[in-house]
Parts: sequence; C-alpha cells; structure tokens
Amino acid sequence: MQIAKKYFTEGLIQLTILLSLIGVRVDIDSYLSGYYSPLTEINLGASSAYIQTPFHISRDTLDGYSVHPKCPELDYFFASRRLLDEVRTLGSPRFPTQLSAWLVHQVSATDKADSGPSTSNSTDSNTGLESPEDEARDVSEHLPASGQEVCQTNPELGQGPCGAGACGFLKEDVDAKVKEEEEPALLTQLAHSSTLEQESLLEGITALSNPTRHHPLTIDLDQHWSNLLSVTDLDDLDSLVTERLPDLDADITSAISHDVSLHDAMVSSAGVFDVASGRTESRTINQQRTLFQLESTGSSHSDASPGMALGLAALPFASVCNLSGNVSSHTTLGGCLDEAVFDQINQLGLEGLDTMDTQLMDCLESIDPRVLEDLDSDSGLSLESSSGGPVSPGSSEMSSSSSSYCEDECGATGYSSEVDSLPSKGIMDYSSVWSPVDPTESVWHDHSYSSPPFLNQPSVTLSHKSIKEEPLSDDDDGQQLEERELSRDELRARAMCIPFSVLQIVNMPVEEFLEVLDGHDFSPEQVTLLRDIRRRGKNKLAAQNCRKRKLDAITGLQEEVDRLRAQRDRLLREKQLTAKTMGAVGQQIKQLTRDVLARLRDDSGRPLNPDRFTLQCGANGRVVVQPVRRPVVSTTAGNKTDKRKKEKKQ
DNA sequence: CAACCATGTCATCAC
DNA sequence: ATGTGATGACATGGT
Repeated sequence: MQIAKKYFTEGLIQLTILLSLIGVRVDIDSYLSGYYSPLTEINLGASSAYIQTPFHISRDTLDGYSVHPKCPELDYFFASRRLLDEVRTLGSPRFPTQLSAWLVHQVSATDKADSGPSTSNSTDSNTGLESPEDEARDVSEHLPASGQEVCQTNPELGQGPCGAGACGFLKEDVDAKVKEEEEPALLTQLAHSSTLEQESLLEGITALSNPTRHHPLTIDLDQHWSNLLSVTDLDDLDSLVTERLPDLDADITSAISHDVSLHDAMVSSAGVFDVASGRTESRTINQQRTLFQLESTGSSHSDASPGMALGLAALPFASVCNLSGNVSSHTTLGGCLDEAVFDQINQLGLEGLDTMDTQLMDCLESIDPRVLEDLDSDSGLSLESSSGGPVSPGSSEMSSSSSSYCEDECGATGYSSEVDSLPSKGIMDYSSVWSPVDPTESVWHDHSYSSPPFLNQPSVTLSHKSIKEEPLSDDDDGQQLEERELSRDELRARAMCIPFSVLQIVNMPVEEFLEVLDGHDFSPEQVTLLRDIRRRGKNKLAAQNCRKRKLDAITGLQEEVDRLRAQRDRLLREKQLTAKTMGAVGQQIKQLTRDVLARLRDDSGRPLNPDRFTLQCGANGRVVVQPVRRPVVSTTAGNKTDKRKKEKKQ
C-alpha cells in the first residue's frame, strides 16, 4: 500500500509537470492533502496554453509543495522539451498513464463538432485564422485518443511555440507510454488487489494488448486509474465515487460516447471529477458485471443489509468476496464521506476566514494606518494611555489565528518596546511646551513632554482627546466624556504638577524613567505617583492582554471541542457501519460454507453435516474441510476441575 | 434593580 | 534588588 501510494504520489507530481507543459494546471497539493477530488484542474482560460500567468506559484510554494511553475517565456518550447526529458529520466512506475487517460478522454474533432457550441470552433474551419489563444484552446480541447491524430488534425499547432511543445509531447507520449507503462502499473495493482480485481485487471491487460481497440483502451485506462486510486488510502475519492454510483447505470459504450472533454473538465474543476470518476466507476462495475453475471446490483449500492447478504449467499465465493469488498468499501466510504464533509466544512470555514481577512484588509487599506492603530489601541488602552504604542494589544486582533501567541509578541511587550522611541525624543525636549498637535502626531511624534503647569492641563486634555476621540469623531460630547473619564492618574499627575503624560510615563523605558525621577527633583509624593502611574498603566495593558489571551484560549478550546465532537460522531457512525458490514459478511460466509458442505460427501457418500464440519482457508489459499471444534476443551477443563475438586475432597 | 459585561486596579507570583 | 509580565480577585460603570 505504501509502495503504491509512493508511486502514485510520484506519478502525480510527474503528471503535474507534464500537464503544466501543455498549459494545464493540476492542483496536486489539494489532492495530496486529501481534501478535494484527486484532480482539480484550474482553467486559466481559453488561452491558458499561451498566456500562463504564474498566479499559483505563490500558493504552491506557500503550501510547501514545489509544483512545477509555468514558464511564460517564448522559449517555452525548449524548456518544455528539457523538462520532458527530465521527466522521462525519472524511473519507477510512472503516472503518465493517468495523463494518457485524460488525453484519451478527449473528444475527437468530429465528436467535438457534435458536442455543442460551448467549445471553440473546429480547427478545420479556422485553420490559419485562429489567434494563438484559439490554437491553444484547440490543443486542450481537441486532443483525440492518439497523439498522431492530434498532429494530423492540427498540423498548424507546430507553428506556435507552446503548440509545438504540446504536440510533440502528445505525439511521443500517448502512444508510447500507454503501451510501455500500463502493464507495469497494472502489475503493481495486481500486487495489491484482490483476486477478483486481479481478474478484472487481467482483462484490462488483455484488452490493452489489442491495439486496434481504442474504446476498450479508454475503458481500461479509466479502470486502471480508478483501481489505482482504490489501491491507495485516499478514501475521499471513494466517497465521491460512491455518491455517483446510483447514477451510473449506463453501459460501457454510452459511457464512452458521453466521455467528457478536456474543456469540460477544465471549466468546472470540482464537479468534473465527480462525473469522470463516476463514469470510471461505472465502467468498472459494468465490467465486473460481465465477469460475474450473478453479481447483484445491490452490491453496487453498497447496501449491507442482511437480507441482501443472504440473497447473495448462493453466489460463488469470489463474488461474495467481491461483495464483501464492496460492502467494506462502503464502510470506509461512509466514514470517509463524513470526514470529507467535515474537512470540507473546515475548509469552508478557513476560506471564509480568508475572504473575511481579504475584505477586512481591503477596507483597512483605505484608511490611514495610524488611525487604524489608534482605533486598534482604543480597544486596548482606553483611558489615559489609550493611544498605545504602534503595536497595541488590539493589533493582535488582526490575526485571526494564533492570536494568543502573537499577543505575547505584539501585545504589551510590543506596546512598550515600540513606544520606547518616543520618550527618548521627548527627553530631548523637556523644556519644550505641550502643544495641541495633531492627534496622530501626538500619538506617534509627540516630542513635547515637559510643560509649565499652566500649559500642562489643556495639553493633557488635548492629548487624551486626541488619543481617544480623534479616530472616531470630534464630537464635543465625546470630548467632555473623555475629560471626565481620563481623570484619575492623569488628573493626579496634573494635580501633582507632573510634566508628563500618563502615556509617556508608562511607555518610556525604565532607564529613562529613572532618569526622569532622578533629574527633576520630584517630591516623594510625585515619585510615588509616577511609579504608580507607570505600574498601573503597564498592568492595564497586561490585564488587557491577559483577558484577550483568555478569550482566545476559550475560543480555541471551544473549537477543539466542536471538532472532537464531530470526529467522535463520525467514528461512531463508521463503527456502526463496520459492525453491520461484518455481520453481513459473516452471514454470507456461513451460508457459503453450508452450500459447499452440502455438496461434499464423506467416505460413505453422505453429505457432510454443516454442524459438524467447517471450511478453513489456509494462508496458501487452500480451502480445507475441518471438523467443527466443539467446546470440548471447556468440558474437559470442567472435568479436570471436577477431578481436582474431587481430589481435594479426598 | 439585578444580571451581565467590559475595564481598571490591586495583589501576588514568576522570571 | 528591581522591573515587568501574567493572572486572580475585586471594584466600577454601562447596558
């Protein structure tokens, strides 16, 4: 399983590189993370093959995956060939079989004309008149089952730099790799699949050996892809397949005739794979039906009811194994479906946060950052020192996550450290006068600390008003309110003729604070007040940070509780499904055993008693008939205990 | 007017 | 020893 997973991952990366060569982007990391459908193609537009905006590079690098970035240069062809060679040098069972499947999936040019107007014009009618974008679209849309056909129907593709690369790639890979790499990959599957799956896969190999049959080739490729996915543990894909199972009752030919074009696949990324995977699964089911005519349709719906199980009890053992496989797959599918739902919900939540952040940042960008900082700090230091530093505790609210950690870094600590630069300037201006400067200036560039007492009072009021009200409004009522609220330490400082604002007292570094205490001949009461103001101011910030941390912790814990609760529910449902499946399989095995034993005869020609014999499957796959082990051991043990008791009595 | 919430303040501890 | 952050507890004011 791990080997298959490894091969699958490597192949997926190679597929991504190859698809990027023709201008198609495959969201590989989303699949590897298990959140989305295995292949999510993002169409860059009709001209994606030529105009390749590397918009996803940042995301790919952000997520830690090194998806091959697209090359927008005009010498793209040479880079493509070089990369293609590099890909070819890669060893191991390759994944391009899936690429082949995608390419084989393409509706041919003739079929495309019948498919509808949603796609571009046919290349035959627009030869030489198409823009490079149209050519690129044709490359992606009219890729027929064989690369040779591509080059025949689109001979002008070689004119474009990317078209040449794409054509060359198709021409060399589709025909060659389908033959060369299908069988090793299938053999890999055979090593990990059940007997029934092996038979079906062998059928696929047999079909592959016939080069004239293109449609069966398509079927097998799709089946191969489906089986390969089923080998891995990426069960969310199975859930997607299961969702489509009831809708998949068409025969193989209809499935092929309704094959999805690459254009369709690229237009709707998420839903497309549902359709594609569903059809793939339908072909698999249909082929299994041809192999095992007795298979019930109920099995395809993974209904694990005991009645169904008993109804299938008379089937050959292999079919029962197939049934059990389906049932068990349903078990995992159900659980993984739930998991997928929860993961998608979580993902939606994250996306919502992203959009919220984006909107918020858009709004914030139109506002003066200083005003924002004031607003931010307003929620924090609301009273005398409300201006706060450039990094107030409230600033941590900007980050939706890990705010508690950020607060430690950006909260009170940042508050004090960031504003540390202010007093240093202010001390230089000790003799200067408090001036009714711009509020934001008072917050950020306030160099006037000391002032005569007769100027200190209005300056303090203005300073505080600027701190509190300027970002919001210049309302006089608000000013009066602020004057009434600022009081306490600020009023005390005023009353004690302290030529510093509370903000300055709180934010100045301790060295400068000590210098102020030593250099101004303050009375002991003034020194005490200064120390109290500083202590209270810092403690106020600390309290705000502490409360915010507490709230964040509560929020985080609540989210974790919800997540764990959802996980518990999912596991319980999965457990119930598993139990039901196990019961059904047990019934089937029991019924099968009875059927087999009823057809066997002992030495005297009498049928074996199902109550006395059972079937045992050895490790080598050999099935042997064994007599039922009666609970003789317990009886003998009971006899022994009785004997011991008797001995003790004696 | 009680309940609740937000905020400030104090005391205390730890670093 | 001192400064400072963190935090519980309490006070206060608004809703």
